[in-house]
Amino acid sequence: MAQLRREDVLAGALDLVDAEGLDALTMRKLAASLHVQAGALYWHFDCKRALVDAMAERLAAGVGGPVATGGGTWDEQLTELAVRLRKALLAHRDGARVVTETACAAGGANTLLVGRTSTELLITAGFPPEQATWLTFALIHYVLGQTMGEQARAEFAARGGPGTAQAATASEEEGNEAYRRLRASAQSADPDEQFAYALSVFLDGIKHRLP
Amino acid sequence: MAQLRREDVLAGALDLVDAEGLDALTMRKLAASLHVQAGALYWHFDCKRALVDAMAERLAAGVGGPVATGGGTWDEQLTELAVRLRKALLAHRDGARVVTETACAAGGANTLLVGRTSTELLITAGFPPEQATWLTFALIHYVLGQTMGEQARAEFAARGGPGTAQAATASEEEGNEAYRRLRASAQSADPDEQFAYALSVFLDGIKHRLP
DNA sequence: ACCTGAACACCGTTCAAGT
DNA sequence: ACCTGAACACCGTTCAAGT
Repeated sequence: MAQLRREDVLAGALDLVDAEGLDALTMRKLAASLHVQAGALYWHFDCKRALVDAMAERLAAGVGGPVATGGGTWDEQLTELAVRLRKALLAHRDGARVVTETACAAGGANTLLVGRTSTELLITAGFPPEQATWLTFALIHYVLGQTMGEQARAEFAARGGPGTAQAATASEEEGNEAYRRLRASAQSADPDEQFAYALSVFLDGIKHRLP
Repeated sequence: MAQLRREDVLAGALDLVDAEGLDALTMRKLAASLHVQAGALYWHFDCKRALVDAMAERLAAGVGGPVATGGGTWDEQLTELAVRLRKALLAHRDGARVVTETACAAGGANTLLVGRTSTELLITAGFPPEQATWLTFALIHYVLGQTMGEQARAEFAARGGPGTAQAATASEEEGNEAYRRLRASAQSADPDEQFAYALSVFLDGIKHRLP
């Protein structure tokens, strides 16, 4: 076995998360999968957090790149950007959680680039810089939240989590049960369709607000 | 010291999170703060996850309640609902994380009620049930994401996290640095204003999509 | 019914010492 | 430069035994 490169650690971490989920990502398990002792990983990464940050950067690679392939309008390009981000998050198990944990506070070059590209599109469209960044944040947070919820449901289904707190009073529970069914049926629909719909609604709002 | 009630454990957990953040919430620390052994907590809660679920339920209490206080229009009521949710999340440190970890997959009676109320408002407004639930999800995910980002930044500032992955090439870093400044200045503005703006834009989109 | 004491099977991280 | 071995200071969870 050749010497371990930082690159190999990153790839091993992604593989482990894909195979067992983010909660199973452990420095010790990762080390074992790379046939190395746990301490060895700290030569390549300062701490676990730095490793997860690097994973987020890897996931976001390319997403913020140029969008003007077909010379579409700015709102088509913004839609394309959101769809690319979502696709990137879905490419790996728990991908949205990986990016959210890191991007909300710090954010590396690739995750920053996504926000930057969106903001530039909105400024070009005519928004003041401040509003452009606000709408960018809203858009990215929506994509992250929606996709995280989707993946969380997948994890929940895969494992079968513990019960849901406790029961409420009978009357409340009755109405909520009806809503639960409605929600479940709505979610059995194509998640991509759901995402595309809400995204287009938000973009409609942005278009109508254009100064 | 009287006997420990489930209620006391919940209150102690909320206090601990407020004082030290969600990452510091540990069954052992919580037990110590209640002057009890760690194992004792498992009499009141099946596992840590169940405790956090109960915390989320507590945070969401009342948010989904009736909104028609002033007889406003449906979109005013929906705005009020979103504002109430946000306020509830901000009432406790890491509140958005607490609710997100639990609500994305399972969801207790109170968290369900928020979605139910929103969906009913949109159905009353004229949306088909399926679209009403989709827009509800989008709205809630936006509120959760935006607030979580805000609180994550607060945590980051309070502690000073580890560095941001690694440097990119000089040209990339230059443009991103400019964006980073823009973003920072936009975020130094009032978060409530930022939230209200993006929320009204999304609601504009919803109004224009009304069948 | 409610809690203690003590254990089990893990964690992330550090660091001398090896090669 | 890169890794091992072994430790340190923690975790969540379980469970006999006490009261």
